[in-house]
Amino acid sequence: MKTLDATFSALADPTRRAILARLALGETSVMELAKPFAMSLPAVSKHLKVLEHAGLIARSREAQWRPCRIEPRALKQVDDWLEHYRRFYDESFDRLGDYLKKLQAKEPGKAPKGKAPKVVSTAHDRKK
Amino acid sequence: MKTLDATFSALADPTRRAILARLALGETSVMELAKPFAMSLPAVSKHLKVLEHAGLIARSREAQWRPCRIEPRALKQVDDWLEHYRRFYDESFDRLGDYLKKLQAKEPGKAPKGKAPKVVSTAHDRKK
DNA sequence: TTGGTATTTAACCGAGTAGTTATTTAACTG
DNA sequence: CAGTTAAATAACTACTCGGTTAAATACCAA
Repeated sequence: MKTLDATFSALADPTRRAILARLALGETSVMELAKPFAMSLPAVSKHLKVLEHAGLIARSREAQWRPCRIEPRALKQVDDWLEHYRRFYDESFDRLGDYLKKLQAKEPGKAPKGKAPKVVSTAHDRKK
Repeated sequence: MKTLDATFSALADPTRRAILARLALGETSVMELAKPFAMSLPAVSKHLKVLEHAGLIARSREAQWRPCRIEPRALKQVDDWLEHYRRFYDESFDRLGDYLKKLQAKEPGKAPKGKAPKVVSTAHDRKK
């Protein structure tokens, strides 16, 4: 997918991730975003353009300011991509104990007694 | 963090993501990994080096083959980073209905009756 | 040792990236 | 209007990246 290229590429730069971290606290202007960095304003402006192009932020207009805010779409896409690999690092995957606990939690009184079938994935549990 | 730079940068290339997708099916050789791509073997070898440097894969030795496999560490780091932004795109955040459902699921019979306090984050629920 | 297979390294090229300074656009303000 | 502030664009430079081909390395097998 084309957008994933742009998104991962945008996230590869520490300045841009720092900008996102700041925006997680709330919408703000370019000046404000630039303050923590030892670089020119045009440089920050470029970073913002990269983030915007990747769908990670959106910009509006307010007098001479261009407040930026986080745009969730691209982040969601990254999370969806990660979904396919979660079983490799998430401890709650492929472990019978956790699986049974989850079953019990969701359907009290329905926990299986015998041997459970091999659990391939339980990732979708997260979403609701 | 230095490693996040390398990891996001590595993931920004579609060839490298395709390689990871193949490795999700199981350990395999460089030849095998290179087959689907219309590029030279050295090019694939370079991609593998990038993935290895980013901590996304690990390589072993078996006769003249160098089988590659997924290394979960870096993927986990990406997931941990995403954690801070999940509330922006995950529907199960900041919504009373889902929160109550979760509470009910985890502690049957303990669901609150009155107005619930503002839910700031429920992300940690995922991990167990 | 000679040869075959798998993989990496070296040297190079064209395109893209992250930064700079200087200039320009856009909007408010007196 | 002129002046000020916020931000984007232009033009440039140094460096990185993804690919190439040709050569080198590592291991097995006869």
